[in-house]
Parts: sequence; structure tokens; C-alpha cells
Amino acid sequence: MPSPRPAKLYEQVKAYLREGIASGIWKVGEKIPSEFELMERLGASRMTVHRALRELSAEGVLLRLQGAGSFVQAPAPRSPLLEIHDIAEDIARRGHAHRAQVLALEARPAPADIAAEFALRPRARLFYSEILHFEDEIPVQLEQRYVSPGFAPDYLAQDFTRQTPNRYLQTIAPPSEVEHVIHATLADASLQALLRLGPQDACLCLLRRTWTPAGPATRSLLTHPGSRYSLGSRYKLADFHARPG
Amino acid sequence: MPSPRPAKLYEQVKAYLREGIASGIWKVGEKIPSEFELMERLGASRMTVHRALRELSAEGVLLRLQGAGSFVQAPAPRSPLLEIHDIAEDIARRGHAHRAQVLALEARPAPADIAAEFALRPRARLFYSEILHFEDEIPVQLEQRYVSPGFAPDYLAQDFTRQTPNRYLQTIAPPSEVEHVIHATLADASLQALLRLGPQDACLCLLRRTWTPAGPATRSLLTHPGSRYSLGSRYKLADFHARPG
DNA sequence: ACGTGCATATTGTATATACAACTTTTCCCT
DNA sequence: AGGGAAAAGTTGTATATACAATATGCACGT
Repeated sequence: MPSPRPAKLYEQVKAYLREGIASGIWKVGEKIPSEFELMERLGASRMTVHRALRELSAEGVLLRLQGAGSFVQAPAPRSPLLEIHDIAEDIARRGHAHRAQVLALEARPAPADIAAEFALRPRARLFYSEILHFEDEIPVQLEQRYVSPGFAPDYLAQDFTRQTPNRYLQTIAPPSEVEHVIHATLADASLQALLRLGPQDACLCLLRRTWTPAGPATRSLLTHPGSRYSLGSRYKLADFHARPG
Repeated sequence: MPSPRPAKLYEQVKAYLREGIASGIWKVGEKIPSEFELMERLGASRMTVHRALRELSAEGVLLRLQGAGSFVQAPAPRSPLLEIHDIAEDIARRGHAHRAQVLALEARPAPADIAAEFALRPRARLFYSEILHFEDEIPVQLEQRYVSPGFAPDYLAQDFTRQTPNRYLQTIAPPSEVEHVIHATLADASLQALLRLGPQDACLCLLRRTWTPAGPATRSLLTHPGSRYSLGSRYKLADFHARPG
């Protein structure tokens, strides 16, 4: 049994501050102890405390003002990266447990409008999967997905409780084009039951369609409980560093 | 005439390396000079060089392997989920008529949570505008926006029936960073009246925050009738993800 | 020929010190 | 009381040093 190697000191300082903020000792907008105070309290050097505070500042947890002090920042909303990661990774990144329940996995005749999207004749068969995703046993997404059989011939043989369709399809071939459309609706009866919503709860619906050079690949409708989930992204626009000498 | 103040040394080291990578002196996957080598070449201490390299590593520019060296990373592909689009342009693109009704335009004390987002003291004043946007005389967006006075000092003097705040702010300075968060709610009484919604209608809310290098610039909450409006984007994924062997 | 082990190179962490830059508070003079 | 200067407090940057952790290559012995 290995003795627990002491974690990096600056990580300990960061953890100490994170916990204090999470537990409400220091609230948003309030000032946390100074570097000197933390230095004496935690028994680390000022440079170590300084590094911890600088990293927390870079992460958006703290706002540091030279000459004034360090203040707790409003938590940045968690931003699941819409275009790349799948929900299992998002949940894992938040440190929660993900579970997938496969409600349907079959080839079914496509509705006329969807068949048209895939450039197929009406009633042509498409692969269809319906999966309910849980975050710590709370339902957070209903995933209804049509997949072109020509794109993923082995789709129906997968175990999607172990690997999300998103991730499996990435291994087949990454899409060359992606479309996102987001809208909001009120939950109908079946959605209320699946997502454990009340009759007055709104849903956030994300329609994601992907294409490969060969044609339409997938069409997935991701429905989230509007009150418990949000979608977001944050990115830098200008990475140019044109500095005149 | 003030002599140009020398930039921070670790920033100079970072710039030196960025330029070398950009100009092709060091290519993706190649090893850059060691901390010791850079230390002698640039005349900075090892700790200063070390800080520059550590930050470049955190930014994804370099990959550092203890005992081996520092290697140039492949640039991360950036594909914005939602480009900054202007609702007046969207409506015009659909061939419809846009009209804006200014419901409020004033300096007001910011609520505590919003003041914290802007790194201001509670009760500090922010510019605030509330504008209702119509598409062919049907309300499609309620825009509630806080603007940092330091970022746009003349904000309150604008006529936002002629030019949307979004467009005006773009002329001031484009943001360096953008965050989008989307969620869905049920319309409350005031929203029902403004957007002409029924008590059972869902709303699609887009919170958009922007930053400049100087700090937080704007915070706008855009509320759409979920039944009449959707957000979307479609883009090509030009870059494929190449991993170093 | 082959692997073992050691020396070396490189990055990671921690500390002490010094001074600079900036903010807030205190206090003194008018 | 008011204004302003001084002092104190806090964060930012830069350096020197020491040791730890990890990877690589070389020399040596079998």
C-alpha cells in the first residue's frame, strides 16, 4: 500500500482556496486573505502562494488587483464545447458520473421529411438510436439520432452504454461539415416522463446534422431540460500578436 | 516624449518563441532550445524563461516533457459555434423588415452579481439598454444589455432605432473574447406581454458576454420566443486533427 | 551483441530576496 | 473640516539557488 505522496504544494493552496470558495467562506466579490496571510496560514512561501493565486486568476476563479487584493470572481458558466466533445466527456469533466440508457437501436423507415434530408426516397430505412443520458442519475439529455447506413454500416452492433454514438461515429470518420440549430419548446407528455420534468418546464433542443464529402451522415436531436442544463462556448477571437518592434 | 517602457521580460520571451514558431524556425513537433539555452541567448534568468515556457504550455503552444524538452504543438483548430451576428442583418437577409423599440437607455447601478462580472464594486454604474426587436412587426427578440462605460463612453448618446447596439459596439472595438450560454425557460408575465406569448410558451435565452484585453466589455441577454425563433450555425471543418506520433 | 547502470541533460517544484507598481489608509498641516 | 503627503498594505516581476523527477545517451561488463 503506497503511502500517499504529498501533492504539489501549489496545488494544495489552490485546493484550499477552491474549497473555501465552494463552502461559502469567501463569497463572490469578497476579498480573500492576502499572499502574506496565506503564506503564514498554510506554511508555504510567498512565491508558491503567488503561483497558486496567479493560476486561479488565469482560470477565472479570482480577480487580482495590484495594490488592492484578490477577489472571488463569479463562476464562469460551464461550457460544454458543442462542436467537439460528447456529453459523456462533458459530464466526466465536471467530475460527475455518466450513464446511458439505450431506449431504441434499430433500422426504421425514415419519416418523409428526414428521408428528404438524407436524399433518400420516402420510407427508405435509416439507422435510428434513442438514448437517455444521466448525470449522477439525473436525466440531462435525450438523444434521438438518425444515421446513414452507408456511412456507418456497423452502427446497430455497437454497445452505446459503453461508448456514445458521438464518439463511435468520430472513429468512423470525422464530418466535413456540421450544422447546429437550437430552439426551445415546452416538454410534451413523453418528454416530461423521460426527463422528469413538470408540465411547465421548458426544453432546450439542439439539432445537429453532419455531412461527409460523400453526403449526409447523421442527424441528431438532443433535448435537454432547460432548467437544469445550458449550452455554451467561450473562445478567443484574436490570437494575433502583431507587435511592432 | 516618454521612452517606450520595456515590456515584461517573460512576455518578451513568449513573443520571441511565438515569432520563431510563426516564422518557421521551429516547426510542429520539433524541439525548441532548452531553458538553459534560452536563458543565455536572451539574457533572462531560468525562472523567467521557465515561466514563459510554462504559460505557452498552458496555452497549448508547446508540449513540455520533463527530462526530454519542449516541443511545438499543432495549433488547436478553432471553429466558433456562433459567430457574432446582428439581428437586423439576419432579418434583412430573410427579406423581412426590422424595427427596434428602445425601452430603456440609461446608466443604472448594477446588481451585485453583474457588478462582480464586470469586476466593479457593488452599486457601481453601468450603461444599460433594453431594446425590443420586431421582424415584420412581430416581436422576435428582447435585448437586455449592460455595457462597461469605460469601453463605450458615448453609448447613451446613440440612436439604437437606427443602428443596433451590436453593430455600434463593433465599430468601437471588436472583442477579443466571447462567451455564449444558451438556456430555455418559460416566459414570465412581463415577457409574455412584450413578446406576445401565451402562458405555455417557452423562451430561448442567449447570454452573450464579451471581453477586450482591457477587461469585460458587454453582457447581453437576448430572449427569443422559442416557438418563433431558433439559433443556428453551419460551418465546414477544414482542419483535421493530426496527432504527433 | 546486448543489456545494465551511470552520467548528463532537461524540466518541475519550492524557497528567499529584492524591488517595482499600485491601492488604501493614516495622519498631519492648513 | 479638507486636502494632501506620507505610510502601510498588496500584488507584479525578476533573480539566484537547491533539489526532485524524468528522459536520453554512453560506457562498460558479461
